[in-house]
Amino acid sequence: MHATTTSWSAQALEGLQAEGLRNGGARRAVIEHLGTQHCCDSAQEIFDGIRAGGGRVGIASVYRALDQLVELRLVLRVDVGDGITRFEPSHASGEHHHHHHLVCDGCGKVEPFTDSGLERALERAAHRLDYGISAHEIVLHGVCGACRPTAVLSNPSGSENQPTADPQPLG
Amino acid sequence: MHATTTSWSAQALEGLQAEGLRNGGARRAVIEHLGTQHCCDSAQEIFDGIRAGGGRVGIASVYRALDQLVELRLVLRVDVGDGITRFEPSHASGEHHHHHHLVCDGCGKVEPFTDSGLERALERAAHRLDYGISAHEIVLHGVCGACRPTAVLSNPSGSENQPTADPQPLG
DNA sequence: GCACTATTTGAGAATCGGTATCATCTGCCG
DNA sequence: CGGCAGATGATACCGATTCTCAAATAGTGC
Repeated sequence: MHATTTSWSAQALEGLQAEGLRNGGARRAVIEHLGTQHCCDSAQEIFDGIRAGGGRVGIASVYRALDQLVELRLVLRVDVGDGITRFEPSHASGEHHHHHHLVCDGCGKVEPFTDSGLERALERAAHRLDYGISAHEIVLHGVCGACRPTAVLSNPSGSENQPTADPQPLG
Repeated sequence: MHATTTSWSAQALEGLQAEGLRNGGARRAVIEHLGTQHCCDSAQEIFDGIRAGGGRVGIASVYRALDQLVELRLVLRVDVGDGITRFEPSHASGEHHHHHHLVCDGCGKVEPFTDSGLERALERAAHRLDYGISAHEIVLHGVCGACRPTAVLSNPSGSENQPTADPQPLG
């Protein structure tokens, strides 16, 4: 069921070839790294990951490759508001991998989640606006299970804090 | 009339006093500036705005004030993914000023929008997740009316990713 | 009103993510 | 194999944000 990662890398490499781009080492390394990711990664993380695996790439090449991949819609740019841009494979041919992000304000962890109702509402909203909507991004901020117990309890209006200690797998 | 802006500033100043913070000029200037805003402003814009009005503040004080206001939930941090953090008054006592953002990928303009259906879906989603959701942010990317006609039509391979292919002139 | 002290402030240095530059290297074509 | 356009990596650079620290100031007690 999960041969999808391999398939994304292959698809991405194909996409690059279709663009007449050469098969250089840095770009390939970036794609290979992204292919193993479940959610999103910062450029620095990708850079470190490649280096850790023995690859010898420059940070500039990582950014370049990511830019191109975003341009070709093979990669999605994700910004959760911590000042670091993240990237994740965009399984472009279908929407079945589409998801949004949950950010823990305690530890900064980013997790994916999906919600079809939200997706529908989003599409309806996009229709309603006279704007050529091409992309959307939803970021929920909260406190993850691990950070909950020790989290600051400053919740004056106090209506939304579900004390559930078990971490939700969320796909 | 629109006494709401005044009220936010007053509320913010009150909140600071309640925290035992002093009433310094820089912080007050930031609050006063924010009180006149409709949508979100970058720290630099706030800084420039204050200076343009004759205020003599340091950029560091602007950032400091914003941090504190965010901490006290009097100001919302908004990040639309262009690498610049924006801030806007958080009319905390009610949700009636709550809105999200529309970003033009052509010119970078940021506009607010609201959608109650979206809001409902969001709330339902928040309930579904075992996460202490405390905030959410939705950013729609698109092309504004002004940028539409001259927009680049670079969609080389697959053009099946457009939910709405028909260009809608912005009203 | 005045002195006192902790907070606040502003200028500039430092940091950090991201971009631009440029000489070198390398797929890929013939 | 030779050549060249595209690709790469080190590094300089830039702009946003944070840090540092001495000077200014708000609030307090007298």
